[in-house]
Amino acid sequence: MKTIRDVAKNAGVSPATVSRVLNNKGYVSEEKKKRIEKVIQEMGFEPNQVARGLAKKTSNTLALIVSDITNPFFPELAKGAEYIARSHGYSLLLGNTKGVDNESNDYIKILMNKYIDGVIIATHDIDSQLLEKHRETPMVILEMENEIENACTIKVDNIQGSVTATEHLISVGCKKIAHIYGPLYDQTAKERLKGYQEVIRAHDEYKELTVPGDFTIDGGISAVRELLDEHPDIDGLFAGNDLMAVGVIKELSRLKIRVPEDIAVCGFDGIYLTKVFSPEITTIEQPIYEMGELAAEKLIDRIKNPHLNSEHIELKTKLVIRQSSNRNKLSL
Amino acid sequence: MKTIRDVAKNAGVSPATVSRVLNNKGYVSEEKKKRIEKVIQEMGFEPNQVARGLAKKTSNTLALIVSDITNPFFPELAKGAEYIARSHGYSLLLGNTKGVDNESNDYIKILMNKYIDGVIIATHDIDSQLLEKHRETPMVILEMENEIENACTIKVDNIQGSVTATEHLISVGCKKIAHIYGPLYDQTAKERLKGYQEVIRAHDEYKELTVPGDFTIDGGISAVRELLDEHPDIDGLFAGNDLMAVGVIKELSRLKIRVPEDIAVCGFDGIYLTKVFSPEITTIEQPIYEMGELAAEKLIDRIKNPHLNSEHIELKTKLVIRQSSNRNKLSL
DNA sequence: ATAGTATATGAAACCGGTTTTAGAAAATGG
DNA sequence: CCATTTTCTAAAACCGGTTTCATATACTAT
Repeated sequence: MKTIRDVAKNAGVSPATVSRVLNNKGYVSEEKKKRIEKVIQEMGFEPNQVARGLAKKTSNTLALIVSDITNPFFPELAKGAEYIARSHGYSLLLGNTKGVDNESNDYIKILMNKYIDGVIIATHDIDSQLLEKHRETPMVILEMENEIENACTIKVDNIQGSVTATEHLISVGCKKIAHIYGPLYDQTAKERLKGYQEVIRAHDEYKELTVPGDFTIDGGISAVRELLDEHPDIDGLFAGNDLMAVGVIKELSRLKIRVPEDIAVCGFDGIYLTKVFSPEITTIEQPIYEMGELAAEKLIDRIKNPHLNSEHIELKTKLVIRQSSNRNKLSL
Repeated sequence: MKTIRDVAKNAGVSPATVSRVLNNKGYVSEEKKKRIEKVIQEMGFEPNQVARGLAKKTSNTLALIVSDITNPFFPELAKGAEYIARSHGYSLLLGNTKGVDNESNDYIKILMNKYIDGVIIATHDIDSQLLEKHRETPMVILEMENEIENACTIKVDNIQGSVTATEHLISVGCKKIAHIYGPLYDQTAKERLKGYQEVIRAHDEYKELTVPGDFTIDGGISAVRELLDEHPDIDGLFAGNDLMAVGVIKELSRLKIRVPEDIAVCGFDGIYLTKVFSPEITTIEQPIYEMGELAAEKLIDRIKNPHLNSEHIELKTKLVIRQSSNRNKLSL
C-alpha cells in the first residue's frame, strides 16, 4: 500500500505538501503541484480513507436506518439515497431495526464510533429520547415530525393525500366508504385517518367506518374480514397503506367480491407493487425515490453546514388512478 | 470524546495496558484488569473504531454489492446478510451497480481504501477481471460460478430447479410448454434454460419452445406476447424468474387467458411477490434470506481465516405449488 | 528602505487506537 | 541458589493521513 510519504519521497517534497495538493487547500506552487499530481498518477496512489477519517473525524459514510428493508417502501428509498450518496463520494450503511431492541443496542452510538457523518432515520423503532441523545449528529428523519433540534424531517402531506383519496372514492360513486388505519403510534397512520375523517364528516350522507390494521398484507386481510362482518354493504375502501390494500384485494378476490365493481379500493404510498398487482391498484403516490434522494442531499448539506436549524419539509402526494377504483368504462 | 489515554490516566496505568484489556490479549494482572474495566464502565468509554481500524487495518464493515436493491430478490438477501453481520459486530454497506460503469468507478477499490473487511457480490455488473484484481479481499460471490481464487461462491442448483419446474408443468397435464429465458450472460439464466431443455428433450412428445426475456416484469410481458404470436396453443409456461412470471400473468389476464386453466405458469426465485400476487404464483423457491445469512457467515469466516481455499456452495431449491399451476380441483 | 502581507514549504505534533520493545518482577527448575 | 522462563508493565513507535507552527522568500505599500 502506497502512502503519502512514499509520494512525498518520490516527488521530493514533504508529506504536508502532498496533503495540501490532495485537499486543494493551502499554498502550493504550481510547479510542485504539477509534479506531485504526476507522481500520484504514476504511482496510482489513493489516500487511505481510514487514516484520513481519523485525522478529520469523518468517514464519508452515511447510514440509512430502516425498520425492515424487505418492506417494499424502503428499497426505493434506499436506492435514491445511495445514488445521491455515491454521487457525492459517500458510501451508505444500511441498518434494519426490526426485532432489535434499541436500548441495549444503540445503533447510532455504534455509528458514531465509526465517525459516520450522518444518519437517515426511516423507522419508528428508535425512540426520540435516543435520537435526542445524539442531537449533535447530522440527521434526516423521514415520515416523523420529530422535534429533534438540528434535524431535518421529510414527510408527505398525509392529510391532504388521504383527503384526496377519500374524495376520489366519493367521486367514483362510492356510498359507504371505510378506512383501515395503521398503528396509531405511527404519525403517518394518524394523519391518514384524520384526512379520511375530515372528508366523511364534511358530508352528511357518509358515515365514518374505520377498523385498525397494522400496515401489512396480512393485516389488510384480517381487517377487511372484520369490516365485512360488520358492514357487508361497503362499496369503497381506503387502506392506510398499499400493503394493506394488497391484502384487502387478495381477500376480496378470494370472497369473489369484484374490485372495483363491488368495492373500489385505494391505497397509499405508491410502492411498485401497486403498479404490478392485478388489478393494478389506485394509490396516493409518494415520491419515494425522490424522498431518498432528498434525504441524502439534505443530510450532506447538514454535514457540510453543521449549524443549520431544524427544517421540516412536506412534499405533495399524487393520486394515481388505476383499475382498483376505476368504475368508469374508460380503459386506462 | 474519551480516549484510551484518559482511561489510562484515571486508572493509573499506561494506554498499552488499557488496550490489552480491551482486546483481551497479552498479560494483564487481575487487579489492574478489574480496575481498568471499572474505569471504562464509569467513564462510559467506547473505543474509537476508526483509530482501531487504522491500527489494525480493519473496519468491522462488510459491503453488499447488488445490481439494484429495488429488485425484490435483493432486499431479502440484504436483510439476511445484515442480520448476521450485526450479530457479529459488523456493519453492512450497501452498493447498487446498476447504471454505474465499473471501470471508471471501481467500487471495490473505494471499499479497500476504507478497509472494508469483505465484500458480498450479487451483481453481474462487476466483471471478473475487476474482481480478479482484488483477489486478496475476502469475497463471497452469489449466483455466479466464478473462478476467483480465494472466493466463496453460493448459488442454487438451477438446473435441478428448472428440471423440477418443467416436470411439474408436465405433471399437471401441460402439453405445450414454453420457456422464457433470461439474458444469457447471466449464468443463472443459462442453467435454467438448460434444465428446461433437458426435460423437453427427454420426452419425444414435447417440443422446445423458447423466447428470450430480460428478467424484468416488462420483459415477461413482451416475451409472452411474442410467444403467443407464434404459438397461440401453449398451455404451460416456465418463466426464467419470478418477475417475468408476474409480467406473463399480468399480460395473460389482460388477454383474458385464464391462469392456470388455459396456461399454467411457473416462475423461479421465490420472491415475496409470488406469495402476494393474485393468482399466487408457483415457483422454484430459493432460500433467499438464508443465502444472505450464509453469505455473511462465510464472509466473516474468510475474514477471520484469510487463507481458506475457494469454495463452491450449491443449495437446493424447492418447488412451491400455488394457484398459477394448480389445475387439480384441490384448493390449496 | 522598511514594515507588512501573501506565498511556499517542511518539521513536528496530532487524530486514537495497537504493537513492539525492553526492562522489572515473579515463578520455575535443575 | 542461580539460570531460565513466564508474567506484567510502560515507553515509544506505528497505522497514514491532516494540521499547526516556524521559517523563508517574494510582493506591496508607505
